[in-house]
Amino acid sequence: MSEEKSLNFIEEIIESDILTGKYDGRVLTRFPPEPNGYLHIGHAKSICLNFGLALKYKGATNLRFDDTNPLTEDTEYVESIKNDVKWLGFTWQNELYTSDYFEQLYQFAIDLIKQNLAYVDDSTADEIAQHKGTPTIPGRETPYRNRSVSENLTLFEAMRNGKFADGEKVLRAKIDLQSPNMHLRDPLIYRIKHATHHRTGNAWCIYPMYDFAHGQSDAIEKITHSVCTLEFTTHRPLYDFFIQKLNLFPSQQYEFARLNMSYTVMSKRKLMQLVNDGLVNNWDDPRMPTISGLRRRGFTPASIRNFCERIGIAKRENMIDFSLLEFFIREDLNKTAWRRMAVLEPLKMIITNFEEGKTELLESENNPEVENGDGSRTLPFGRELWIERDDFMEEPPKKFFRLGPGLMCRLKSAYIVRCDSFVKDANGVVTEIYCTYFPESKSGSDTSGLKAKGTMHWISAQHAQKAEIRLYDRLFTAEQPDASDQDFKDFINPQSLVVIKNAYIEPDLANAPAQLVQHPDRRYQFIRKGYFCLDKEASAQHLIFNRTVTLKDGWAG
RNA sequence: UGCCUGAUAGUAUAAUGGUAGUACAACGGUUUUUGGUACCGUAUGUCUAGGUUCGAACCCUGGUCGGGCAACCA
Repeated sequence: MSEEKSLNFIEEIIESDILTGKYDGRVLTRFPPEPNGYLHIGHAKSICLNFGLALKYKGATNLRFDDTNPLTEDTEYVESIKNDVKWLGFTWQNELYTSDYFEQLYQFAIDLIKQNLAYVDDSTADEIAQHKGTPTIPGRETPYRNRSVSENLTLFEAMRNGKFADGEKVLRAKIDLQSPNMHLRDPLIYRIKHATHHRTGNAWCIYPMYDFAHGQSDAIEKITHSVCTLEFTTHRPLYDFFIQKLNLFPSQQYEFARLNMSYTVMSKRKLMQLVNDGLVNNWDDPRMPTISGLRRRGFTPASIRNFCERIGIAKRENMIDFSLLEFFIREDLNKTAWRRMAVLEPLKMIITNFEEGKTELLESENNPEVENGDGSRTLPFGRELWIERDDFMEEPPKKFFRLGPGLMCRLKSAYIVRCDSFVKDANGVVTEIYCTYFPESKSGSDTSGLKAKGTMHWISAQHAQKAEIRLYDRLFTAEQPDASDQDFKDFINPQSLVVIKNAYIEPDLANAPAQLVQHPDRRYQFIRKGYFCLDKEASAQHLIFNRTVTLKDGWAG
């Protein structure tokens, strides 16, 4: 019952605001993605923060699509984003679009012009950049800075009415070309783009810049706490300027450090390159750090939420170990996944003292972590089994707990066996091993007095089903693939996807597609091999399982 | 040479003037019909130099180092 709560710095601010009655104690946040790509785990951090804050302080969160650039945005992305947010378990109060505010933003611009705080500039992009100076060199005025209010009004209206070509003119805020903050050196606020917008179609040919839309959108919605990442810190004075000059609701922005994770990249631009260059199969390739990729890989919403909770919120640059995400998915799946057996690299075992043609049916629990095992399934056992090739060693080292000549091992939920001999082919590859089983060592009623150090998984050769198994691993071999001058794509892990076409799985797994219909969250632990889920491409005729994550391996041999 | 911002174990994150704690990772052990799980234990940390104070991770000053800022992107 300890009420020990440690707050992150944004929660501290909110609690203080609630205490002092700022915004009447109201908390309204927003999640503002641009629909120009798929959401990734970094966005999940922001989603969990924004929606989590609202949940914690009995407020609400708007989902607002920041769609001010018609060239890059698409409804495909809108749909995927909504799907991902829902899947993570969050509900927004309003689904909104910055494009809903285009008319209002246009009027804001006119307001600014009338206050002599904005002007139409005919300079080229190059000229404007030239005149802007550098962080250490002050900017200079362009020849158009002192146009009259009425001329600016006329020109801006002409811009809207399509009288000019792309790039011919822009609208700029008139602030301070000498400012040490580059964003205050007369930033562009409207540009001409004769382009079709995913929502407004051809209604507009001028579009507001992000910096002229974001702060005002927050204000229009009366967002109380506008949370974003660190790189926007220097934009804040600009947003505050517009809010003040336009006399809008004073939304306040707070910045936190974005998520970085080892062995992956976290920018939409780079992720898009991977997709476009065919280095992964799509945005939802299970190797991608996208929400849709993680979902297809088998991650659960809870595991991602717990991860986001644990990494915390702060302002310092960070690099989270990929292993932390793995920890949370293992923690979740350990409690829920059904145990099954699958042999990835098969080796034939023949139990010489087991009656030929006989099938014995054994019981095995679905999940030992759950009381009463979460039910059980039946396992057929016979004279010929498939075992994992690396569970046998011709010359095993001292601490090898599995099979080798003369060694004993338990077959999970079955019997203890002893390896008596083995045969090799012409290339020296072991093709079969011969074992003796001990009938009195049957699982659950063992009276043999024998003890086996290890336990192996196995599958009756006669009853084995086939499946394709896709083994996924980290996408990059470098901890920070985008940290050096070298192309990040050079660091792609060639082993990030290993496909096993003909793995053997236990017969019950043939029901996996049907089970998934009844239990959409069904996951499997292939004993000793890791956590797996049925891939979306799988069918009853062609089973495909994706490896979400391996089991932790304390042996590391 | 400007402005903004930050610095606590390997990685993150607490401690808000009073015993530097937690998680992951690492290592060791116990249990185990998964070399999984569970449980127990070990090691590793306040960037630096001063100052204020009975007492500083915390407050002040200087330094060092990191990140960001000059797209008609968001």
